[in-house]
Amino acid sequence: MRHSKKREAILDAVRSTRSHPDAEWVYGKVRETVPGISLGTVYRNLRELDANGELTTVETDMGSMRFDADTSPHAHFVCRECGSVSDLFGYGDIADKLRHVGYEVDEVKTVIYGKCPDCARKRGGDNGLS
Amino acid sequence: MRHSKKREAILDAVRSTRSHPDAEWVYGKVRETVPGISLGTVYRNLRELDANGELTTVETDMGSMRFDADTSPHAHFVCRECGSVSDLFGYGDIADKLRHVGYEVDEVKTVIYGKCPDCARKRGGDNGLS
DNA sequence: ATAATAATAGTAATCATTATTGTTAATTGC
DNA sequence: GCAATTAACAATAATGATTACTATTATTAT
Repeated sequence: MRHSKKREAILDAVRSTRSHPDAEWVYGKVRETVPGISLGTVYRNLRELDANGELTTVETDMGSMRFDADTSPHAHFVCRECGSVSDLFGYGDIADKLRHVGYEVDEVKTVIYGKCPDCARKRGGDNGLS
Repeated sequence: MRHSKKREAILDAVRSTRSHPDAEWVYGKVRETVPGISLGTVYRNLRELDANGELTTVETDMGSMRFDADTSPHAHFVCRECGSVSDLFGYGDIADKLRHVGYEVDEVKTVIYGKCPDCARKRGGDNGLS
């Protein structure tokens, strides 16, 4: 990965907020300083920055992918009313803790990524839908 | 929600497997018994069954949405090699447990849904990206 | 500086999912 | 039971987010 001013601006944009923005927001933010940047460039660099561990993604069932420059392990709270995504550190029986401070907790969804024992041994394989 | 044979067949299809299928898989499965069903019907009913709590969705960064007829609280393991999604019950420092039984754990992503304190009070609002 | 190639803008294409529309079928009231 | 009502449906178009393509530009190594 060679150096690029635009990629730097994109990472800076994600780092500038704790709102867990989507690609469109980042696009708008970066255009403030780099007016001519294209949306494709934003998407491509967000993908590459994620692949290089410079940022992380948050998948929700609320529409588009959100990005987070804080790569330390933590949970995210998604408000189904306003769509905001916020950080949750130190979770362990988190639902009750949240309720004590005014949240309404509907669902806790944990997704773990890695390789299943089968794939940890061999290469290739199907898509798990056989 | 009125009764419908097709919706029943769709829910049966999701219940018939623990593979956490996507909409396309469910479509193929249901066509075995209901050849004329349309893909839109599958999508609409999966959405409605989710809204009615008859099933739950699993969002990953691996492409399409997956469905799970088991609505009890549990985590999901996504294999980034083969795309399989599997259930993980009784997680509490789950990463280490998984490693002991042959998994490679890359990431644990927890997403919690509900209403933030602001929205738990008022109605409406923005999308959290202002 | 020049050659090699990653990065980019602009745009087209893709993929999953949702909306629309005319029709069919399940429920409701008589 | 039978018409009236309206959810559910098939077929298809549309959407929205994201990715791919192509010609051009910028970065880096020699």
